[in-house]
Amino acid sequence: MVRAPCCEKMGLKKGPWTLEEDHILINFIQLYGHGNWRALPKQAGLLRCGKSCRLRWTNYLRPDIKRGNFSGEEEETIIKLHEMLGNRWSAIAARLPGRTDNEIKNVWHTHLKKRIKHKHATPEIKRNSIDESNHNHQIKKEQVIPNISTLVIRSEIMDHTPQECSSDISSVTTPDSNNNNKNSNNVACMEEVDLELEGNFFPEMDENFWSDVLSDENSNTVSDIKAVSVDDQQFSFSFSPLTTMEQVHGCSSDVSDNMDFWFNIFTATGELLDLTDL
DNA sequence: AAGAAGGTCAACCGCACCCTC
DNA sequence: GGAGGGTGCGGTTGACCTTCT
Repeated sequence: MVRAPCCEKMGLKKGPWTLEEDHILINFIQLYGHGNWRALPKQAGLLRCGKSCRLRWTNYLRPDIKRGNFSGEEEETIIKLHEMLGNRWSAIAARLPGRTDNEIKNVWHTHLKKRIKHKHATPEIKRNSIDESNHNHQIKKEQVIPNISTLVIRSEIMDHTPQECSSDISSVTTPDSNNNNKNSNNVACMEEVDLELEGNFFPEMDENFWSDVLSDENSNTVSDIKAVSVDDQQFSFSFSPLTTMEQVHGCSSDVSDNMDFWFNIFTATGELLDLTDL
């Protein structure tokens, strides 16, 4: 079935909103709320479709909208969040109070994308050179994870031996490696992985944050978060299903992807990690 | 001064997801 | 289980503005 376009109905106005229409919409929502967008324009006496009303309200008329130019801090936040979340504008907007997904999307396409492109073309950025070379498999724990004291990966079933999984990440230890070896010949059968980090560097994150970041379908990092817990000293999560060990931490055999994974995690702490200083 | 080119941003479109019946 | 409605999301458009030539 193909649904008819919502504005196909004759007589519905399109295009820029007038001041009068804005006032009608604001007054109506202040009085009655916006329980049903589809019914709202008729009830309010607007010749607009519900979608148009919702967009106008959420993007411009809401009282908590912050107008004006983006600050440098906001722009940096967008860049970092975009690196983590991709084009998930609504998720990015959720972390920028007063800004809308549409506004952020526009800023990205008109300013930030170009800035990033220009920045990445600059040779002195170490992260880029690492990503591009993809040969440095000797990244040290202190370089990628400055404050981490212990990183433990436990896996119940895996399709690689723990030695294989950790061999390219010098910071990973696998205390249960003996137990895991029993399934080392079982291809693509990993059911669950627990990843536990110890350290005092997750001060501002909650469960929702990790769900958003780690369940990103486009990241190829992890999928289907099963459990997340965060406290002052420790962060842990588990997820499944996974077909290969590589997906656990963004290609254990690929240093550049590991960099991306850790970069994503540490840029989320509120104290944005500048990899150029590593 | 005028036209072209590029930039900006509000708004629309279509798809996907969720919920209800 | 699936049809249909409501809503949210991301991509795209196009009108307007600014800068360039």
